[in-house]
Amino acid sequence: MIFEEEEMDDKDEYFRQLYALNDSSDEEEDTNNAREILKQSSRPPSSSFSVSSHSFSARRSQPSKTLGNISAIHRTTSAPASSTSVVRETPLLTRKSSKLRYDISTPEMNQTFSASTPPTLSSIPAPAPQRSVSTSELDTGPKLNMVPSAGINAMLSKPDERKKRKRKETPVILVPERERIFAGKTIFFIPPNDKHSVREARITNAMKYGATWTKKWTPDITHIIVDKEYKFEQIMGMLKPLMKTDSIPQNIILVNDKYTVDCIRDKILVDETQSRYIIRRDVPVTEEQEIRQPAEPRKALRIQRRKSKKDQDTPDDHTQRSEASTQSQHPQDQPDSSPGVWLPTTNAEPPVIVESPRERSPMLDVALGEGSELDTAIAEIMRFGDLPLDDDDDEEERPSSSEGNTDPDHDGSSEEDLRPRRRTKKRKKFQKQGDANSAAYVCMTGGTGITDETNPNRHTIQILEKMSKYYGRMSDTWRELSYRKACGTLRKQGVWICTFDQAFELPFIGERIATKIEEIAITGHLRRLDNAELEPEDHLLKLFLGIYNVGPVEASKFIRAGYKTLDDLRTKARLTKCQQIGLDHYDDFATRIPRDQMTALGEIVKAMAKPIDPDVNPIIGGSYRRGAKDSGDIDFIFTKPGTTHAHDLHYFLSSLVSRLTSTGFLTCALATPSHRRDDDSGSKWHGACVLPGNPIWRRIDFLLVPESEIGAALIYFTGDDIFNRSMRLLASRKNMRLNQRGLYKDLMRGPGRLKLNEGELVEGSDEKRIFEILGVPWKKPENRICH
DNA sequence: TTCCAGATCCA
DNA sequence: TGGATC
DNA sequence: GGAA
Ligand SMILES: O=c1ccn([C@H]2C[C@H](O)[C@@H](COP(=O)(O)OP(=O)(O)OP(=O)(O)O)O2)c(=O)[nH]1
Ligand SMILES: [Mg+2]
Repeated sequence: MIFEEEEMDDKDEYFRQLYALNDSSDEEEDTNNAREILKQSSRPPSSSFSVSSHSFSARRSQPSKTLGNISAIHRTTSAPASSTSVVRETPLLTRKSSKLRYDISTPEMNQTFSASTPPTLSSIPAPAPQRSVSTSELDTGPKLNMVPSAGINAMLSKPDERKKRKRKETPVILVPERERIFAGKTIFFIPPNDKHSVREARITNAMKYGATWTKKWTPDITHIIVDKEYKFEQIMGMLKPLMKTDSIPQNIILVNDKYTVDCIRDKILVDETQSRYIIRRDVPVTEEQEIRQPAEPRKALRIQRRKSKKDQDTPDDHTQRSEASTQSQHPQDQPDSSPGVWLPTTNAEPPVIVESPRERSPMLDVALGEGSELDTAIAEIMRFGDLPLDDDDDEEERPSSSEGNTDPDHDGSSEEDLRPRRRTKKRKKFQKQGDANSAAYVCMTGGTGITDETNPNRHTIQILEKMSKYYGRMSDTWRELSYRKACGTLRKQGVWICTFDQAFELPFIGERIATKIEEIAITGHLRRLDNAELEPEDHLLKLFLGIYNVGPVEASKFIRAGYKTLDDLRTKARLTKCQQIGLDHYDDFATRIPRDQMTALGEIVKAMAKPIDPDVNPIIGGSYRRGAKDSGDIDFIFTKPGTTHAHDLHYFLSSLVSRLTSTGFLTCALATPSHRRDDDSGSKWHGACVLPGNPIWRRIDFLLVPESEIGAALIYFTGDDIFNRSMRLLASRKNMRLNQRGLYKDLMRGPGRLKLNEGELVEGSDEKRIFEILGVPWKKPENRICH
């Protein structure tokens, strides 16, 4: 136990250092999916790049998102997200600390579209104070052997007569008591003076809302608010002498200046763990930087590696370029530009050693290959040393890994450390696979809806979910899927997964995600995500993707068109009918439906259905059937004994819809059954409805199901989607096919597993029998929550 | 290395 | 046919 | 990104 803690401390320290010097170097790779799509894109490159044409075994197309050009999204236009009318609330946060002493506060997921304060002026205090003597306490701190300019003394403004007077003239007037969100909070501002007019406003504002402002380092400090131009390293350099410890006590909230702005705007203490409040760590290349170290070897290495990889990627890049150029003749869309956004950061980022330089040096030595006297602790650190790098080198795809990359020994050795573990695991997961199936199918083990608060992995899950959604936004289908699956297995765990090995053993968690889980456990957040969500266009993507019927492709078009707000779309963009409705009810559709309202909606529909045809049986499916506390929409199945075709229920549907519409319950139709000749498939109705007395529009789905297909339909409409896909994949492994109408056998698949044969229907009407035939133990709907 | 569920509806 | 959605 |  003790040992564990020590180890954790090491890792903690390791991560701190890593953060300090590695920081934002994360680069984003082109998305997997995008590449796959591009590769298989049959469209010949418009601009003669013969390279890209070489043999790609024609793949079955995927949820194909032929995203125009990813690089366009990545390219930073540095257009600040302007304020929008949409502001999602940031809920009150509850802060708890784990036994690990790391903050694992777990705020609700939320998006915040906000106008960031645009104080353009930034005054970094002048290096030389007129008077070095200042407050006793500050003075007594251990001297930093850093350039004095970084010292806090330099910042303490000598009270200026005029200013003093001025401040007196404007005494702080407190807001009404119950609005004092900062009541009881003691805030230490950096720089610790109010010389700057913007900061002064910020400070007085905070005080209006109940804050206590301290210029000295006192034990009762609850918040440190840092001007945005200060980097983490600088701050640590300033604070260490004051704190007399190497790290900031975890009960102190360290955030940038956006924090107070948002708090005051939202009249609430916002979740301080959001990435927008994190103090940036890349160190600007300014003169005042101290002891420049020789280029940190690992870093240099990474850059090299990256370059080599990029070279290898060229085919892809070409493809991408040509793809891009087909869309728009912008020559500046060189594929290089996207990595280029990142590389300079890495390059420019000086390998500053902020935390006490003395302690750092051994590590440097080691990194340099000079076996200095390393104690085991450092050795331990080194063991993990390359992991995260390995982690963010990512850059999936094929070519690099295989052959002897130019990568020097360093990298090789580090991977050496990793490999044994991986082998172990692979064997493990492998070995069971003997005949049929393993834990590889979530449908076998089922999922749990430990709808936490109590789940020990709550925080980790939240972050991984964000990762998944981020990749979703990037149209990286498969990573999105992987992270979702990982969340599913994590959710089932009864214990706090905090180490690599622990995580690595679990299904759907591999090397990369295990590493990230450990990072989250230790540091409380993920650099990858912090950086990713910082991309300016990510906010816009998030915003536009929130519109019903707007997906990644449309959203990027909007962005490329230069739209910044929903109002831009309203006035300028060309939208489909559904999108228009989605836009008009952006907030409505984003609002979840509490279970009791679901029930109420259900009653209304059932009551209306009965007089039309008492034999029709309405069933609420979707997340409601899985027992969810709230749902994103309401899903109905209508079935009737004796029916064999969805068509048999059309009369019912049209009657139902027209009646519900005339009562005002249904407010619009978004998609209606298409009775395509010959095929009687047309079976679903999508629209919106309202609960009487409640203005919020709700999404509503109807599915017409003949009795003969009710089993399969129930499985389908009960979900969740991950569960469904798992079942279907399992079926396909058994040469069967599962869809919303039934389970089919003797399916033949051709090259690329193309469906040659419809297969023979085995079962469609009995939900449980379908499970049986597939060899899946029955799962109650509540246990089909796998995401 | 290859695959990752399978289908409906609309423009 | 591609895009979005279930 | 994970499994086979
Ligand atoms: O990609 C998908 C999406 C959904 N479904 C099935 C499972 C799901 O349960 C059902 C209803 O879809 P919906 O989008 O309503 O999901 P939900 O499970 O009901 O969740 P929510 O609470 O968001 O409505 O359709 C799939 O098979 N594949
Ligand atoms: Mg639903």
